[in-house]
Amino acid sequence: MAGGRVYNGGSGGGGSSPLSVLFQNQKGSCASQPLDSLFLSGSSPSFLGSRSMVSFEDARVGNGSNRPFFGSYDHEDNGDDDLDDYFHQPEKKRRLTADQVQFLEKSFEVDNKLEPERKSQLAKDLGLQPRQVAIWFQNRRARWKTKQLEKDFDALQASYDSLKAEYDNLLKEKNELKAEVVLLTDKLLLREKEGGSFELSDANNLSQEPLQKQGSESACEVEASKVSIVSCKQEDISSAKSDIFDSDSPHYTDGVHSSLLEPDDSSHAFEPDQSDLSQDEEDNFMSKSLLPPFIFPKLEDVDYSDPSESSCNFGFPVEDHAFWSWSY
DNA sequence: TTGTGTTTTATTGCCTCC
DNA sequence: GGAGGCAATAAAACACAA
Repeated sequence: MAGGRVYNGGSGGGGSSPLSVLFQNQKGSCASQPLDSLFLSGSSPSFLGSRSMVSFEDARVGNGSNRPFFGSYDHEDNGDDDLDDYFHQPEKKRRLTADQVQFLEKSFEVDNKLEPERKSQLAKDLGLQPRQVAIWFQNRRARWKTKQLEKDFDALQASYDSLKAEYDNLLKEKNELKAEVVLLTDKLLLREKEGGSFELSDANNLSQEPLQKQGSESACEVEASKVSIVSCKQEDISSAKSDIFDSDSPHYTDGVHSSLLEPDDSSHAFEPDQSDLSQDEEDNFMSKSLLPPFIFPKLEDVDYSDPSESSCNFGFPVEDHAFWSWSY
């Protein structure tokens, strides 16, 4: 016996029926069905007693020579000698019979906690020591917890996989859009060189005056236009934005916006950014870029929760799509 | 039959609650 | 301080392939 711990070996509970004890804490109203059938399958539980180490003597006394006491745990040859040897062998672990386990399982389903009265009654009904019943419940709770942890793990794994796939898709989309930006910017610069520069003040006239019609200007004038664009203040952007969105032509405001193609650190939750643009390349690109910052919000600024705003919209209302239909 | 991995029963020590 | 729960672990019982 364990040192220090005194186990309740008493038989407990007097005349209450097994079911009344079993279901004293029952929450459902119809849960007695399985146990009823279990009990009613015979005049008395055929698994009374056990070969468990602790209850061995008790069971022998309590059941006399009642062979069914051994349940399904049969010896091939149960001669008297064997039986005698069996009873005199040193105490060993005995597995509970299938019926005993089934009964305990049903009881566990009703309530996985064991009150003293219920424990005593179960022990009495099963021919086990109350301690054995307590141990069985203890181990059963441990198994249940393990199973529960496995379930939780599987659920979390599935959730992770889903989020990972979503993240990968967004990353791919982001890179595709980056490539598109590069392409469009190249076209823009080419067009700028061909068609000359313009300043923000010209933007309002852009729709009426296509760039092609602007006369060719020197390269130095092109650079000058960039400077004027860069120096454009943020308040100009907001006012220009409304104008721009009324126009189907591209407009330039604060062309240098580091957030445009900057790798988003917050998007590294799963793995490093696989962007093919290095930071230097991107900075270089951005220094040349004349694109307004509100066109390219950071990825984390885009609210994907709204189905009406796909990542392709960059968080802009759908009605602003016309802005993207640049024609060259 | 035997070696090995898994499951089940039981012990031990620590912790919490009343 | 005792009772009981839990985690860790031991050890017997069991399953199964070679």
